[in-house]
Amino acid sequence: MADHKPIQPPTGTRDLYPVEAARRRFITEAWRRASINHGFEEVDGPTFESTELYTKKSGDGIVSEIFGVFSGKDEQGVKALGEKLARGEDAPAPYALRPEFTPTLARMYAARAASLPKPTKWFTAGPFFRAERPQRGRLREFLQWNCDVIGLALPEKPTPEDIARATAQGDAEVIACCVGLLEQLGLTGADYSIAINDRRLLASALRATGVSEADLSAAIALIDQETKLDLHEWNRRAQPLNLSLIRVAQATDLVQAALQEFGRSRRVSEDAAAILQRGGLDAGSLFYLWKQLDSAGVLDRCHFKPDLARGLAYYTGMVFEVIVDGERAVAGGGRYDNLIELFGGPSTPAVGFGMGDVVLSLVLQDKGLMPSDAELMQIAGQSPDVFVISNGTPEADAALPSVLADLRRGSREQRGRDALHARRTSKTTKNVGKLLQEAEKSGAHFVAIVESAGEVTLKNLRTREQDQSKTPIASLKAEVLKRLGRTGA
RNA sequence: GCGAUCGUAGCUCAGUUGGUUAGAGCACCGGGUUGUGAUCCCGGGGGUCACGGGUUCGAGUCCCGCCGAUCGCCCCA
Repeated sequence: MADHKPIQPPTGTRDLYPVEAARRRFITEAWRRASINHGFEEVDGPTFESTELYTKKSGDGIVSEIFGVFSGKDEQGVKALGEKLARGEDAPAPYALRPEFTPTLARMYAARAASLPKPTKWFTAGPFFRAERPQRGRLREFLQWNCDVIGLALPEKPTPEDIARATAQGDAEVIACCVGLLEQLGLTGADYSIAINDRRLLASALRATGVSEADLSAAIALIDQETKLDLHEWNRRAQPLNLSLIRVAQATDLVQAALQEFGRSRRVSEDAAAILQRGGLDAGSLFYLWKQLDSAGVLDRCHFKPDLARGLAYYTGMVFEVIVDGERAVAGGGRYDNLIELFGGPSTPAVGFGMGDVVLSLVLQDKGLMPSDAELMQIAGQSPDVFVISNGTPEADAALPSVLADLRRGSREQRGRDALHARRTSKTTKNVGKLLQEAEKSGAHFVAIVESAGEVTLKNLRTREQDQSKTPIASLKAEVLKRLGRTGA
């Protein structure tokens, strides 16, 4: 304490004390479970990569927020690297903390593409870094969960319909996985909705309403900014592109109506299909997707949002976002069919999404879905199985350490699954009431009161039932394992 | 990079128009009734009032700077 200035954690980072660490684990465990249940395999990569890996992709937004590994606490330094890179200057840092996973994923996939199954389904969850100004739902270090389906399972000579169906299936799989996570955490259709659009549809609607091929991407970017710019400024930019939201909306209204009809009746009338064809709209992929979402049982959580574009330039087809009232998007993703190739792999279609822990935590807290502290410690596996206390006699005091050691010991045959989480007090008091209180507070399932060199009394703290008879120390561990239901594991 | 609000104990906060050694509750630690958890009683550790200057006889309080936090803008992989 000689130093007057304590070293504070860097801006936008978090110190996680036990309950907070348990809260984070609750989320990462849910992510793992959801993605594993949906058939994704876990992968991971380095937390820093060659700066070049990110500059290659040319997305200005992300590059300007790259964290140089030596930026430290210096606010000017934090963004200096990203700004240099965005101006096209050389990177002063050869490595960058990863701001997203997709480039790593693409690199990893490309390196083994030939031997990987089609499709390959990978997920990852870990820390990512962006040199942003922290605010609600955004930090500089956060966890992100990514699920991606890379490649399509196709017959030897696929018809366009085969491709459309396989594509929609991949799209639906990632959305279903995302829904699976949300539902497992207790969120329902009353809490969130999945907004879906398709870049191909958007592009065809723009073409149909008079936007030239050259202006397409600018128009899509502008649509994404619709709610961010004031009307006047938006119109000023839209005019030269020949972009009219009203005309786009009129064009997509047909799709809207047809998808709604599908939602109600599970079929599309001939008329609707014909109208779409005549309108020159590329809406077919959405109908395949709707069908797949319906089969996956998640269609009622989804809605068509014709003006959803998402900021990223690299999306080529379906795009989606998980929307919760009053918060930023909980998750977002889409199809990026050109990206793997851009990173040096074979031409491979892919679709995926990312979900951050920061907004998700806020949503769970808002909705009262974050478990209590005690429950979190239990979920995180940090509640003791047994709390061992001495009855205060010298004989019991002497026996206690070996009782503890025995409970904690795990066997090779059981791969340690028979090891128990056993604790004792660090206090000096011999007051049994106080020690029981401490055991209770620790969340322990059982308490074992050492009575002598050979016997203990067992008490279940959850039911508050105490054994009438004593248990020999020699059979204590087996007895506890049995009562925990962990025999024969 | 820009704007707004805010920094008193681990947490939630009191602290009068500037006025003795800066307080409470909770939490934490110890003790009491000599083996069963609430409640209770007693005691304890903790804060150079974020940090640095300035004004003043005197600053937690007023002024400036700085750091940090929160919420927005920009941006969103």
